[in-house]
Order: sequence, then C-alpha cells, then structure tokens
Amino acid sequence: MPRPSPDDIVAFLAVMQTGSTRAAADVLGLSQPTVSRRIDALEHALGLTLFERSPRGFDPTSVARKLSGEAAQVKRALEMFDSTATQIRKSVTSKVIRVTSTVEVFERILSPLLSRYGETAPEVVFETVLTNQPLDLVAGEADIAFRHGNKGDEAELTYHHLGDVSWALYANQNKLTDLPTPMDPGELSGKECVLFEHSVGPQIVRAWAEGLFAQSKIVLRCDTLQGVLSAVRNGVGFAPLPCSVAAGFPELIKCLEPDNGVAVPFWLVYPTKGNQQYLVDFVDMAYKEATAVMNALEAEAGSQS
Amino acid sequence: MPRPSPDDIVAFLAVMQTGSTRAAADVLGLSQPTVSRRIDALEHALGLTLFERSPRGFDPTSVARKLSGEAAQVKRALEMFDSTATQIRKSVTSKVIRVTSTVEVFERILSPLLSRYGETAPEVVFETVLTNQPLDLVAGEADIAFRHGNKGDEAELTYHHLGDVSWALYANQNKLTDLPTPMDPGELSGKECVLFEHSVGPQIVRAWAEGLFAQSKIVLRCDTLQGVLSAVRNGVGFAPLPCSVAAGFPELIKCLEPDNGVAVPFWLVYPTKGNQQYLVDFVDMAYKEATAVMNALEAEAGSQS
DNA sequence: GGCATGTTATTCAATCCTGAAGAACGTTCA
DNA sequence: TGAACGTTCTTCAGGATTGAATAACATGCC
Repeated sequence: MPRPSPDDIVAFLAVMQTGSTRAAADVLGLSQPTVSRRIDALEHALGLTLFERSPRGFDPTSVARKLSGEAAQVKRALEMFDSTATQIRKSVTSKVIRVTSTVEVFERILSPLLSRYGETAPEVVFETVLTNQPLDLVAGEADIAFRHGNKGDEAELTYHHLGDVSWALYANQNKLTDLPTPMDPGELSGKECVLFEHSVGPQIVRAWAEGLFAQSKIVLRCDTLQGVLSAVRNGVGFAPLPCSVAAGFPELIKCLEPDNGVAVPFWLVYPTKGNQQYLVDFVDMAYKEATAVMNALEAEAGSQS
Repeated sequence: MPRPSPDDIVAFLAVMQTGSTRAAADVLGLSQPTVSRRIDALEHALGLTLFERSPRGFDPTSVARKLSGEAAQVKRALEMFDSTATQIRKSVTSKVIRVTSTVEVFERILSPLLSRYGETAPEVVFETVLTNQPLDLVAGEADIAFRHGNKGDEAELTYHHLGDVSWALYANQNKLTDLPTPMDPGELSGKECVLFEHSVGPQIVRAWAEGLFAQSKIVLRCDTLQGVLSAVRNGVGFAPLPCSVAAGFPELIKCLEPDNGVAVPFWLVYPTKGNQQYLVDFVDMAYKEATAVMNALEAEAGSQS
C-alpha cells in the first residue's frame, strides 16, 4: 500500500473545486494529462474511487466529498507555511516564548500567569498554539508545553509532574431525567452519547469511552473539548469530561467512573538544554503556579463526588 | 518567487527531526542526495537559510525552528488525510450532518439546537468542525456553516443573514487602573495589547486592531478567540472582542469603539441544491433559532454600552 | 600522527515524469 | 441526423529527477 503523495492531494483538491482535470490543470499550472495521472495515482494509493469520469468532467463521489475537508487542511497548512515564511523574511526577532496547551489549560493556568510574568520581564512576547495535539518541542515547534498523558522517555525533554486529571462520564441532570448515579454501564445502551473526534482527549479516555458507548447511539462527534462540554451542558447526551472542568457546572452530574479511576498525568514539558534565562525563569514560575492551581482544582472536584 | 513544493516541506521536517540528510533519507525512503537537493530547493524558494551545513550534519537555524511548527502542521494534515481515508475504506455511512462554526457560535447557538433537533430526527449524527477558518462548502467540507464577514457571491451557496456582530476594544477594569472610557486611540501607545494570530477573527477587525496597536506593546499573540478572551479577563492587556461575548463578563469594560462601528455580518450558509430533506429541516430550524439568539445577544450587549 | 567513522557534495547513467499533439468519446444544439 | 464543442485518454520525445558510487571533508579515538 503506497502512500499518497502530497502533490496528489493538492491536485485532488483542485479537481474537486474546478470539476475537471482540464480546469484544475490551468489553476495548478500543470498539463491536463499530469493532473489526470495524479488522480489515478491517488485513487490507486488509497484503494478508493474518488471521481466518476465523464465527458463533462470529473464528478466527485461521496468518498471524495468526505475527504475534501482533510485535503483542504493540507492546502491550508501549506499556505500557512508560506505565509509565516514571508513573515519571517521581513521581521525582526525579539524574545519570544511560544507556549502550547489545550484551551482549558490556557484559561485556568496559563492566562493568569502571563500578566504577572509580564511585570517582571516586560520585553517578552508570548505566542500561543492552543491545540489538543502534542507538538514536537525538540524540533522547536514550541518552547513550553502543558501535556496530558503518559510521560515520554526522550532525554532531550524535561518533564515536571503537575498533578493528575481524573475523568468521568457526565450528563445534564436537569435535561436528562431518571439518572441513577452511579449508573450501570449496561444502562447506556441506546442512550444518546457524544464522542470525540481525532485526537481530542487522552488516548486512554477515548478508549474507555468507545468501549462504554459500543451499544449507545452516537449523536454527535465533536472535534474540540469545549464542544463536548457545551453539548453535554445543553443536554445533548452523555460524554466523558475532566472532573475538574465539570465541577464548575452544577447542572452536570457524574454518572459513571472508570473502574479503577482514570487519572491522566499532567506535565509541564520543555527542552532540557539550550534555553535562554528568561525561559528558565518562566518555566520556574509556571511550575509553581500550575501545581497550586492543580491541587486546588482536583480538591474541589474531589469534594463534589 | 517559486513556491515550495509539499515534498520539500516534509523533507525539511524529516531533516529537522533527524538532524542530518542521511538519517532523513532513511526515514523518508529516499536517497541522501535527493534530500539534500530538496532542502536546497526549499531554501532557494523561500529565500531563507534553513540549516548550517557541517560534517556533523544539518544544524537548524532559528528560522528553521520557527518554521518547524508550520511544517509539522503540514505533516499532520497529510496523516489526517490518510487516516480518514482508511477509516472510510471500512465504514458504513449513515445520515450525517457536518456543521462548522467557531467555538463561540457552537456554545451559544448550535449546541442548544442539537438536543432539540435530535428529538425530531433521532437517526441523524452530527459532526463538528470548530475552526475560525472558512471551509469550502461547495467542495463538501461541511454541510452547513455559520460564517462571519462579507457575503460571498457564489451562486452555489445560499446565505441567510442572521444579524450583525459588533466588536470593540476591551480591558479588565479591575486589573488595569486609570481606564478612561472612551479613551483616545493615542493613549494606547506603549500599553500592553493582545493580538490575533493567523485567521482568528474577521479580516476587518484584525486590520482595525493592527492599526490601533501600531505604537503599542504586543504582549501576546493568540491563535484562538477563547485565548484572547481569557487573557483579557486576566488583565494581560487590551484586545478587541465581540461585544456580545464581552457582555457576559462584568469585569470587562469597553474602552474604544471603531469609528463608524464595526458590525460584522453573520450568516448561515449552505449549498443551494442537492440537499437531503433532513438537512433542509435542520437548516430551517437553525435559522429560526439563530436569529432569535442573535437578537437577544446583541440587545443585551447594546444595553450595556 | 593515522585511521575509522560519520557527514555533505559531486558525478553520471537510468529512470521517471512531464507536456504537446492528437485520438476517442459523449453531450449539446441546430 | 450531423457538426461543433468540451472533456478524458493515449502516445511519444524531451527533460527533469532520482539514486549508486565516489570524492571531499571534519571529527573523534587509539
């Protein structure tokens, strides 16, 4: 199974948008036979039929329509690369700290830190990359990461343990009636549930949820944790949430806990060496602050159960 | 200025992670000279020096480190494409509505809708793509979009006007003292400010903010609106926010409004034809609900100024 | 110093890919 | 029906890209 080439994917997208290999060729600055061959190669590589050939052009199949979103992401990522490259070409560099975390961590931990740190080191500019996916710190994608899950074993990275995040199954007790707590996993059969898409949430939680929801009715697949939270609060169905997050909303009730409790470790991660002093200072401050916040949050969440 | 080829970028990332063209070649399944040539091509295309060549390997420059994040996004997008392709290869299809909006819109408008719609059409599964970037509905990246900004003129898309979103400059009045309201734009000189990164927020708002902050001190560049909100609430500095969002937080005070007021139109968008009945039903319901919510939100925000 | 080991840079023939031209095909319109 | 049009597919020569082999170079170890 050969892997699809990136060029094939941008060709795919162009054909998708123009409707014919001829028009796509003009857009891409290639010849029509080349584009046609690219599509052939992609279909062969994927083992899927993407277009119905006709003398009127290439008609996208439903498979192609489903893939077009991902293809567009590829194109966007390529444009983003270009864009920041030109941005670099005419920019002066200063002291920048690029920090990555989830949105939730930024709201609860990082955001209060920034203004305080700014007072001690006013010349530093922060950049955020708020995503659920782990970035490669060794490659310099970010300077500091707040990361959920198991500790990696890279020698180049230093991990500081900030605490553990426990997850459980929640629902809105006002909108969904007859909620026995704790409920039996079997009772979830046929119930409305919300699942994660892609890499939202730690792997262990996703696995737990998928097992739990095997007989349930998936109403919504959500690509951000905020989306899941919002849906559960509005009574869309059941979904796993971090206890510390759910504790902030009294209408949410803990229905079910993982057998032995799922406590996902939470880390502050940064490259072991080669760091500027201002970064070391920030790591120091962030570590102290974050552990304090984590203790408070987990204590609060624990007292509710 | 020739554009960098996608293959060059994945080669760049591999060299970045392995530290040499030789090792990268093994990872990529290519030969060492090829990888070396790819890097040359990329550097030439970008007009930037990415590596210091030495007999110990390729040493990334600071420019390369800044670009590695974007390069990784490209690789992730490619993997995502692969992943959903294999997922499609062994999946059954059902009635799916893929909806895209910002996180804020999902929380306020969409999320309450889902549970209600689920009662009338229980067989439908929803999927969310919660992003700030506009997806291509014609290409099928999503079925329905909530979109901020100017109406497009594509014949294939139907736009329903849901209302207008007004933006203004906000700050935390408890943490930042001496806030004259309304303040003079000149008073922003040297003050701490928060900017958007990439395509967060409508273009017109970004342009307004960048002009306003020309003399200010940029403390933070944020890649999500939630991040900006969270930072402003914690007193990091000034930033533009939608009035309807800021109205929910009493500690935020409106410091400055755009000259003639920036009211960004807000649309419900969907492909004009070829839609299933269950989608038409949902669009209908969503339109009614959304206009009602929008009216309420803007009225509330307006009464506060 | 001398040698082994790792790297990048160079060379050149074989290969793959590209694009121009034209064939084949279905659609549309008179 | 027949001709014009737009599309995809086929062919083939020219050109670009690739990789094996090799040179050139720095480093570390004995």
